Amino acid sequence: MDSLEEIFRRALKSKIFRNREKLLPDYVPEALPHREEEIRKIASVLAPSLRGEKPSNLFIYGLTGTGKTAVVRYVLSRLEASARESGQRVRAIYVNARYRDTPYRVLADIGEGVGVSIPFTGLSTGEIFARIVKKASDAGVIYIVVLDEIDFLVKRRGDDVLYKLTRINGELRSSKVSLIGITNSVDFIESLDPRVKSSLGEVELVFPPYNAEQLKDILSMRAREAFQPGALEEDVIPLCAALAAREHGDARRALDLLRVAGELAERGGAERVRKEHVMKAREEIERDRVVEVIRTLPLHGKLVLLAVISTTAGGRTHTTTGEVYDKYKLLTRRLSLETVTLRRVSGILAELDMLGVISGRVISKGRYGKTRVIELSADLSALLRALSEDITIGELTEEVGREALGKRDSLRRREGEEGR
DNA sequence: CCTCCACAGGAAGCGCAGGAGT
DNA sequence: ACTCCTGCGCTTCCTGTGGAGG
Repeated sequence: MDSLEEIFRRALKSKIFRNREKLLPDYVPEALPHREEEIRKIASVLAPSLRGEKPSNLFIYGLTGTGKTAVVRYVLSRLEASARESGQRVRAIYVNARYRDTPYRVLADIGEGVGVSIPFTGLSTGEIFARIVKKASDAGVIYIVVLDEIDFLVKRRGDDVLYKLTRINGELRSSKVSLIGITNSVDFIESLDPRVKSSLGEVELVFPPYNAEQLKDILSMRAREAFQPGALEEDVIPLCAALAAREHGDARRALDLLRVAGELAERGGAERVRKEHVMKAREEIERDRVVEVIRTLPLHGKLVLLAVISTTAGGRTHTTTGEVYDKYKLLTRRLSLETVTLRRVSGILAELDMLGVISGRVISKGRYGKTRVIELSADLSALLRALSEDITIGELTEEVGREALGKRDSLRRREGEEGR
């Protein structure tokens, strides 16, 4: 019987993908190659929860894309399954502090995991805390709270909440809470209040970066599930692995590359994924990132960025804070806007640096002061395109862009002529 | 060796918008 | 209608500092 479903399925059948979702960052695979040891270690730390004992707090450190989150989620889902079987009440609560970077939102998420509904905003953190304690106290559950990218929370709000959380067990009756902190910032642990540090770091675990060989294994394994057999040319996986290995062995980056390369191949109607698709994917990922970062920038952030572009136009590759500020003032005057202070611009530049749009390092020029030397670290045309999306500064961007690109091109031409 | 530049970057606080509770 | 809370973009005021020039 040829049902409609059959027709649709044939129409939907991709030559490239079998199951694209297996390459998405939040997919937790059922095997995590080269992380067997970490898995066993975490499992053994958490195992006491199955007997109703509170597991030690755990602190995990490792660069982005080293599998921290995946490993923790994997172990927790196995743990919860095993607890269900044995009738022990174990509940995992996962919070990512990068996106929930205020004590309020972190507590709100924990509250939700515990089963209290908490409004989007409006309560004091103390109030939420009290509600959580009230709800959880007699539930007789072992809660395992994962605070992923915990540094984002502490960097911006201090370790107050953490301190409270590490002491929550004193206020609970039959329930227990143990914490798993995850971070990719090395100096984070040192910045903590010693009391928090010793409590959170009862057990510590370091995830080393993957090397190119290991990345290849990971990619191959995922590719088997995600792609049609033979859809990848031989050199695709090694290339993705090599590119990602260059970026501190970031497996997430490697998987993104592979997925986007596949999407490009499919969109382009190619039979197989080739090297060129990977290279194009790399550009596209970078461009998307830049556009996204810039879209969410406040107006003066965009203007400061424009000033950086303008002052690095032409043969100059770098500029300084003072120069940028002067240029920024000129630009705001053109638009008859108020200017922000130098302090704020300095802060904006630091943010842009963190976002990877510019890169700067603080140097001292002795008698001539100390400043941040800045250069653009994202692609110029991608930046300009993203900035011109903003209505207020669109025209100005085009003007600066013409200037910057024009100078760059004429410089290239001149170099070309001299070369002859 | 000391000075002093040109900023870095911490701390406190302000006005506003958005949302909740009462 | 009113109060209270938070996040945000920002200001004000501040202390800190690497090293060229005196």
